Amino acid sequence: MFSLIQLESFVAVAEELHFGAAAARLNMTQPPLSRQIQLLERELDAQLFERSSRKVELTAAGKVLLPAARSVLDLCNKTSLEVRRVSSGDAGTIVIGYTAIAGQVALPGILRKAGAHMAGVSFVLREAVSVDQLDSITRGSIDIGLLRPIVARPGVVTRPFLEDRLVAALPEGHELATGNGVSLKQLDGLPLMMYSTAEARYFYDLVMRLYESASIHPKVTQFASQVPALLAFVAAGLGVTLVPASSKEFAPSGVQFEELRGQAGLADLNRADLHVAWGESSTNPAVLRLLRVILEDSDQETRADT
Amino acid sequence: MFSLIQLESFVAVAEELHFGAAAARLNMTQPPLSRQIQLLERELDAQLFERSSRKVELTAAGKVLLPAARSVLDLCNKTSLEVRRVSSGDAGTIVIGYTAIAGQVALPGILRKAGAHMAGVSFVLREAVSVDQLDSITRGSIDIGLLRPIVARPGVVTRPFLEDRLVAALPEGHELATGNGVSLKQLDGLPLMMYSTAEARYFYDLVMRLYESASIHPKVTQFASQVPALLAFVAAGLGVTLVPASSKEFAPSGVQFEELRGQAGLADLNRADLHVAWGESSTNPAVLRLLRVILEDSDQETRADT
DNA sequence: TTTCCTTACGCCTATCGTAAGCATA
DNA sequence: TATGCTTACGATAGGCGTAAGGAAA
Repeated sequence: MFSLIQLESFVAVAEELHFGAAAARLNMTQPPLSRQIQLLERELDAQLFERSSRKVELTAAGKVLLPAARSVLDLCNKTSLEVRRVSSGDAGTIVIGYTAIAGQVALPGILRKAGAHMAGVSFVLREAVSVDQLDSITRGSIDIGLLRPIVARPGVVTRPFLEDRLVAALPEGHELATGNGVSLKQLDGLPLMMYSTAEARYFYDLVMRLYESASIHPKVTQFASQVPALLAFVAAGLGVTLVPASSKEFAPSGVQFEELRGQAGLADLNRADLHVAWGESSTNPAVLRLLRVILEDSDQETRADT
Repeated sequence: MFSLIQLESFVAVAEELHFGAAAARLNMTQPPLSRQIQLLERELDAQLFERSSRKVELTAAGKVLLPAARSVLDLCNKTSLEVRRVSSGDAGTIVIGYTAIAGQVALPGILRKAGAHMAGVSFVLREAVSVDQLDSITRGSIDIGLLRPIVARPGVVTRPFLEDRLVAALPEGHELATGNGVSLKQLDGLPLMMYSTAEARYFYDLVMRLYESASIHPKVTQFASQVPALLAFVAAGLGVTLVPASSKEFAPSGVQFEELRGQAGLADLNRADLHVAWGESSTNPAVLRLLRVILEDSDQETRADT
C-alpha cells in the first residue's frame, strides 16, 4: 500500500504542476520527491503525470487519484483533531441515564452547566429506573447515572450530589395544611397515596420506614409509580402522600406541601438524595470532566443549603 | 502525521484486543507492533488502549479512532483499485453496500444483469445496515447502497427499486393459515415475534405503525434482529410475525405466509420497499451505468406486478 | 509460575541530500 | 545555454527481530 507521504507528495505536485515548486512547499529537494512519485506510480501500476523537462500534466489516472488523495488526507487531519479533542475531554459522547424525577429536578441544571463548560461534547439521554441504570453502567451502555442510592454494586461508584427529603403533600385547604409542617403522627389514619412496590421500590421502602419509625401503619388506598400521578390523587382530594421536596416545582394546583417534623432522628431517616453513579474504571475524559462539574456543583448547593 | 501502517496496526489490535494475536495477523512480532501503537499514541497526544499484561481495552479516544481508521483504510483500498482500473483502461470498481435482506432478494439479480451489461467492472460487496450505508456513501467508501428508506441525508440520492410489503408468517396448520390472507385484527392476542429496536429499527417502527393503525397492541414475547431468526421462532410454534414478502423464498419449513388485508389505507402503510442510494456528486461512469441497470430493472418488475 | 506487554539493542532497509546526467526550448 | 526532471551515491534515521525486563493473575 502507498503511504500518506506519497499522497501528500502527489497532491503537492498535482497542485503546483512543478516538481521543484512542490518540493520547496514540502521542505525537501526535488530528487526524493521524484522518487516518491515514482514509487507511488509503481505501487498503483499507473502513470500519474505526463512529464518532460518542460511541463508536468496529470494523466486520467492522476485526475482520479487527486480528489481521492485529498479526501484521504482531509479525513486523516479531521480524525487526528477529533481524537485529540476526545482525548483532552473537549469532545466526545456521554450517555446519561436518569430517573424520571432526576430528569426534572437535576438534569436541566446539569446540562446547562455542562453545556457552558463542555461545548463540543454531545449527550445521549436515557430515562431508566435506578436498578436498570446500575445494570447499564456495569454493561458499559451508559456512562453516568442519576439515580437513587439502592444497593451498592461492585465496580460502580456512587456519590450524592443533590440533597433531598420527603415532604407531605395535602389537598389545598386541608386542616393540616397550615404552612408550619406536620408530624407523621398527624397523618395517621389519613388515606395514603402510595408508591407501587415494583416500579418505585426505593420510595416505597422509604415511606414504609418513616411510618414504622413513627409506629403508625399507613392506610394505603391508591398506588402509583410516578410522583405526578400521586400528586394528581392528592389534588383530587383522595388523600395525602409523601413526595421529594424537589417535586414542589412541578406540582399541579390544589396541592399544598408541608415539611415533616417533630420526631427525633427523623432527619437521618428522611433522606431521598439523588446520587450520581459511574463505572469505577471509567477513563473517558469527557465523562470525568462532567463528573467534576456535577460534584462541584453539588458542593456549592450543599454550602448554599447550610 | 501518523502513517497508514500505524492505522492498520491500530485496527488489528483494536479488533483482536491482544497484541500478540494482532501481530500474528500482521505477520510481525509483538515488540514493533507495540512500538507502532506507542508512536501513534504520542503522535495523537492520546491514549488509545487501556492495557495491562492481562487485558487490552479501547479508550474513548480509541473508540473514536477505530471507525475513522477503518474509513481511511477502506478509502485507500478503494482508491488504489480505482486508479488501477482507470489506468488499465478497464471501467472501474463499484463498491455496493447492502442490507442482509437485500443481499438475498435483490443482489443476485442485480449482479447477474450487471455482469451481462458491464463485463470488466468489478464489484466490491459490503453488508451493512442502512444507516451505516448512508454514512459510507457520505464518506465515499461505498458507491451504491441497497437499503431501507430511513431519514433523508443531504448529498445522498435514494430511489425505490423493489416494491415490498409485510406479510404474516404463521406456524403451519394454524387456524388462520387458510391461504386467503389475514387481517391485523385477527392477529390480536397472538404472541408476536418482534424486531429488536436497536438493530432492526426500521421494521420495528413499521410493525408498530401497522398495529397502531388497527388499534391493537402487540403482545411481544420474543425479539430478534434478523428475519430468519424470527421465522425460526414461528416454525417452532412460538407465535406469529410479520416479514417482508420477499422473505418467502428463503423460509424454513413449518411456516405459512398470509397476505395482510381488510383495512382501508393498509396498502399505503404497509410499504417495505428496498431503495438504491448513491452520492449525488457521483461521476463514476460505471456507477451511473449500474444505477441505470438497477432502476430500469425495477421499472420492469413494477410493470410485471401490475 | 505463566502470560503478555514493554524496553533494549544490533541489523538492515529506506529516505534524505548532494552531485552529476540528460532532455527540451 | 538554461531550465528542470532523473539517476547515482554516501550518510543517516527508523523499523524489524531477538533477547531480556517487568507487572498481573
